[in-house]
Amino acid sequence: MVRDEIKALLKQIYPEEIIIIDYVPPDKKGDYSTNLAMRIAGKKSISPLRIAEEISQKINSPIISETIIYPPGFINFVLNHTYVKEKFKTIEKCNIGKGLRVNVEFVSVNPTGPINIVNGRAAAFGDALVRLLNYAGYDADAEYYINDCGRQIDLLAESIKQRMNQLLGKEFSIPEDGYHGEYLIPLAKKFLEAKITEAEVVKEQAVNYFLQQHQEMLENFRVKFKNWIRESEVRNKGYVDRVMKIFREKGLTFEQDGALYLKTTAFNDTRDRVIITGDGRYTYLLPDIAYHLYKIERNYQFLITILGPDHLGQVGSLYAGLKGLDYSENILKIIIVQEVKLKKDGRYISMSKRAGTFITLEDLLNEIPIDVCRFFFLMRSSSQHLDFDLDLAKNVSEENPVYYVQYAYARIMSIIRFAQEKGISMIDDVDLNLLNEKEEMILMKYILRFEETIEDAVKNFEPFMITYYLIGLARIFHHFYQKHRVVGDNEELTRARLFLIKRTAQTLKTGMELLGCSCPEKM
RNA sequence: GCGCCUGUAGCUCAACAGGAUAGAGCAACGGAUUUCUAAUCCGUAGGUUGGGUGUUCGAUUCACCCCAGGCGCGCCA
Repeated sequence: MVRDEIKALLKQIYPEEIIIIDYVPPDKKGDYSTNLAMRIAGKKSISPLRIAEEISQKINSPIISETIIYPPGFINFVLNHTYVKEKFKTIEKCNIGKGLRVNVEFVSVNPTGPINIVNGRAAAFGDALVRLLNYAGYDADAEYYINDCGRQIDLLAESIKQRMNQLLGKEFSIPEDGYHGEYLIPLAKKFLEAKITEAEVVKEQAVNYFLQQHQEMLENFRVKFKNWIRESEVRNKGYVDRVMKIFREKGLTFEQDGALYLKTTAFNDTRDRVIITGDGRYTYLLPDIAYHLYKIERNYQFLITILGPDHLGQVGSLYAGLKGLDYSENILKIIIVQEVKLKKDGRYISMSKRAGTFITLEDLLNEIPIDVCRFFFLMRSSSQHLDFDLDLAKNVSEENPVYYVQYAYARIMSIIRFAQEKGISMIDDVDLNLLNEKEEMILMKYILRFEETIEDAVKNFEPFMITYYLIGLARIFHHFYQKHRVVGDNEELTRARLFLIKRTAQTLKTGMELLGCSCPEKM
């Protein structure tokens, strides 16, 4: 990649220094720049401009045609056009993953109700992250965890039972911390018809019912999971007991008020946590820690766990638990995907699952196309609270950037069709030296940045960087299109430009695929 | 009360390990099409980056203190 080559160039001259390469703002001359001179100047208290002068004289490389010094000490590099064209002809892929096995767990909605919008955001985010990691050379698997044990499942079964009573015209009362949503009524009806009443069977069937619903929903949303892991599986394989034993032997547990605590404060948690309740059942924590151990023992070298904002309290204790098992906290990255505030008719809609007032992912997808939905979700950093304006998303055909990107692709496809109708053969062996217009150079150089953007997005765990890149690429293409005609009288030039826009289209499409968005051939 | 996230143009958001005159889209106003898709392009206007102090050659970015909003702080998950 271009950026790496420039970095290597400077590293050769200054092996001790950390080299930072940035892009040059559009109004300045140059393509890449470094602040190296200012960094050195800061240490030695010499004028940065003088050091910049010194550095720029030491640089002698065929890839750079000019270096320019800007006050207070930036050194900008102008890429050699011949070099850009050579690079452009071959596709160079970012491979920072080197086959590292990564487990990305996300969504993991409890099988007690529908998938809501925050889960939907996490789904789009996690899925894009997995695609991104695999593109960048990692061996990443998407994993979904099914909490099919524990108290919430008991509450679910009880809530369904009460709904069955209701349907039978009997008295009923749903437990206060049970599930009050009306979505349980059709399920209760189903059970009545099938004459299912036994609690264990209700539990099992209800879990399967929601699980299947989630699987279908996620598939519709183009989110793929490789692994579906049940909590019961983790328990049955003895992981929970094993972790328990380790913690006991290491003296990390203590009893208090009849409950068993884990000393997570020994590993920087804010307080110690209950792992076994007074009535002898596990809280979520121990199975969760055991589950993470189970991931590691399935030979994953790095774990990414994506959680919703309501699970913030778990972060510290989960890291603490892994440290308690003598794993470095570097093996796990917990990403909190922040909440989605849904706006309709200018007002925010509040969502509560227990109360049964929430908008599901399904509701959302009934209103807006998947492409728009995914792009919208992925346009923000995961740490940002997301404002989702339904009215805007619905009538956005003109103001939604996803169409802007898709339109650029469709436009290119149209040109290619036009060229084919004219009988112009598409070949890859073109003479790029014919491309010397400013807009052509900008386009080529921007496309070369794609792999660098991938690298940045992966390192930051932030697919949103891709969305901005794609909007930028679409813009640059539209500019080019406005100024220059692709299919013209000069056949050689036409071929060269066709090659250029074909690469543009490929890049757009690859990027959109990473986000799970489509690129229609026509619009 | 403690912890986490957030505060940038009228609105939604960028600014890539502290960098250059803080950028886009939408909304507003004015323009561009005899030729490959006008879902496009060009231009105008819009800012004390919530407020303050500090560190620095340089702060939207880092530290501290306020102000405002959201979320989390359970023997629920």
